Amino acid sequence: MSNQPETTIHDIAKALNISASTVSRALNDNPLISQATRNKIKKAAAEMGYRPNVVAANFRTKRTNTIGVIVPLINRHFFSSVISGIEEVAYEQGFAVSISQSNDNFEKESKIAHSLFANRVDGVILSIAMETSSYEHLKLFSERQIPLVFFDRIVDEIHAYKIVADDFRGGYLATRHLIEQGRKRIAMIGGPQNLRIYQNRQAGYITALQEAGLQPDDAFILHNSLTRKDGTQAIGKLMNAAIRPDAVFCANDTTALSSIIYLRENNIKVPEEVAIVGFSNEPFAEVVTPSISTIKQPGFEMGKKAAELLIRQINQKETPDYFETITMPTELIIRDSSVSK
Amino acid sequence: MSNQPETTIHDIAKALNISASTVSRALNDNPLISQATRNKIKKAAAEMGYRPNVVAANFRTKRTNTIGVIVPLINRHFFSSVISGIEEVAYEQGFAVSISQSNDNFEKESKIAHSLFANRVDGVILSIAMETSSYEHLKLFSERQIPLVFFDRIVDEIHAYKIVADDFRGGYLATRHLIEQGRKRIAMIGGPQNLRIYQNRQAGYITALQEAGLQPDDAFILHNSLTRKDGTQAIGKLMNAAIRPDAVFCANDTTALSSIIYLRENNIKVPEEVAIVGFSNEPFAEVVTPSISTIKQPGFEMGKKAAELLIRQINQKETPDYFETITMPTELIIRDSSVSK
DNA sequence: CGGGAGAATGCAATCGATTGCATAAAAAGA
DNA sequence: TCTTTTTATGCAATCGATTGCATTCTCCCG
Repeated sequence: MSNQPETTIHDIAKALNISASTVSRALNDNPLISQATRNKIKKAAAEMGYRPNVVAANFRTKRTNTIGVIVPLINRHFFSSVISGIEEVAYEQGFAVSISQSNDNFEKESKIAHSLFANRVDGVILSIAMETSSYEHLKLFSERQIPLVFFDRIVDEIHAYKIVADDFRGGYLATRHLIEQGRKRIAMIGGPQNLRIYQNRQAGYITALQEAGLQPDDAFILHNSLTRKDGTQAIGKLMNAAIRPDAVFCANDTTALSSIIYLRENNIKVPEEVAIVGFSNEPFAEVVTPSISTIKQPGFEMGKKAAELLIRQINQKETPDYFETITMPTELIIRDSSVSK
Repeated sequence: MSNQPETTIHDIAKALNISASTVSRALNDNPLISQATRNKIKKAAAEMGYRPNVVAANFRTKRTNTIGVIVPLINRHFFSSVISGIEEVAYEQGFAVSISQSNDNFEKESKIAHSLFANRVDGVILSIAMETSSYEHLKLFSERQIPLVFFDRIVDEIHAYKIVADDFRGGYLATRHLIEQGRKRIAMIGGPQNLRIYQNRQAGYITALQEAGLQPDDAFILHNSLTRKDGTQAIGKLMNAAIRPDAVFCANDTTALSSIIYLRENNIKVPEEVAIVGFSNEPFAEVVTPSISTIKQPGFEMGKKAAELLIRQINQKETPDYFETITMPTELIIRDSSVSK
């Protein structure tokens, strides 16, 4: 346990008989320092095994070059794509990325927010938890002018850039596709209506129905948290009703999957008797039997965009007075669960 | 942009006409400070909107109460389970968790390691990238006595606690199961042999064969990086050989999936003609048709264990002179891809 | 050769919280 | 009432890097 003290710029300064400020500047490639001195210092630093104490520098400069990311669940394909997009841009620009998951739990989200704030991240990108409906914990950031970018599950009440997929159009495309397949009784398994994304998916669904002259029917619209279990329950309810749907638009792929499994177990043919469309294009959607028609969201691009907007704000160091909400296109992917051969 | 200066303990001290040290101690619930003063200070702190500057404290104390986690890919079910286990324990013990993914890329892993080191995380839990075969970047931590715990993809060369699933037994169980199904020509799609986990899975496979009096055959053992594409290629190669296998043990579920899809497309019946077993129990394994028999690893428990061991080392602040490698049990899950009805 | 511009370097304060040690205040004991 | 303990609080240094300003050194030009 020879806790050898770390080499500091002062040690280097002493060794070379110069001042610490010169060392600091040289290591940061400050042009004020002559090339010769810079080289000499860097060489000495390397030889002495110098490792900059970033914490000290962060403390002094009040910057950490770190972006905090909060997502509900890191193992959802959509979220991990967004994260990859964020990382792509962030690393390029010299920022580290610290990822956390809220597990869709408000308290955890709040704890994470406090922790990121306490650690003085330069900015935060987040998609809020399903449970979240109070935004006190996010005021932390706005109070101290720490830029925030929302994506997917955004918050209307807070002034910030927002990146969303075109959920309305997604819902619309999915439903119109089912209509085009000749379906008349199209049900929907929707998500919590406090989240705008689910409102929008549903609005798209309703618009498509109306456009086709079909009457939206409340008995055909269910809401839950879109887990596997919720999905099973919902499809069960739909299929045990007096009037059965001949198609179901599910607000995520998980419930689409539940539905398919339930229908298979109950010997109801997909898509012949009931057609299914999901949302998100999770990897499993492609590989289950029948493969699931779904809506693809440009996760990677959304992540890149979010990171770009955030970093721009961090660098210009002043709050824009106008924040856009950027909508990125969604796309219908047609697979076997919705098309009778 | 009223960049109001933050409230510091000095502001509180001035306001209450006491010293900053007292404020600091009070806020940390140091029993040296009387209960009355403590209350008074906390009240003032709350009123003044005081937010501790954790960066300053970290700088001073040389602790960050943060654990770094490096995994190859966050959206693999196994890894995200491990992360959840780590988080469970870490949050309970007052540590924040900073997650990063290497994308199985050596350079990125190295960058992340440097970044975590620079930010002075108190400890690191990691599973190395497939590409990684040099461990210079990890010496950073051992040099400065920053505890490290490996899991899953471990490194023999480095002295540290290691948590692994019983890969040998997993490979053994999978293979024995196939033998019990009457298969005689059992092939294996294995992973990079620089990683011990894949060596062990293969060793289990070979042992099971030998135990049953079957001769392992090099033509039946393929190695690759276990991606979707690799899997397709491998199964193609196996099926186009003069002697076809009647079963394939895949070192992960991804290649098991590729195999199933390839076989389906080529009208080869699974499991009747070729039985398949995968590894890891990814969520999709359960839902594809046929569902994939696989080996389940206790990811959540591994994460908890890793975090416990790491935090213990962080707290006792001295390197143990003996590091165990902890092996956690794996379990065979039998599904449709390996059992003819 | 003196003066001055420009380049290179140094000085010293600073960021905010922590902590060993000194001191003051209060309580206990004589 | 005066020591001696015990309990509370304050002083001041410290962590390591950064940075505004001052100073020194070069070099060029008139």
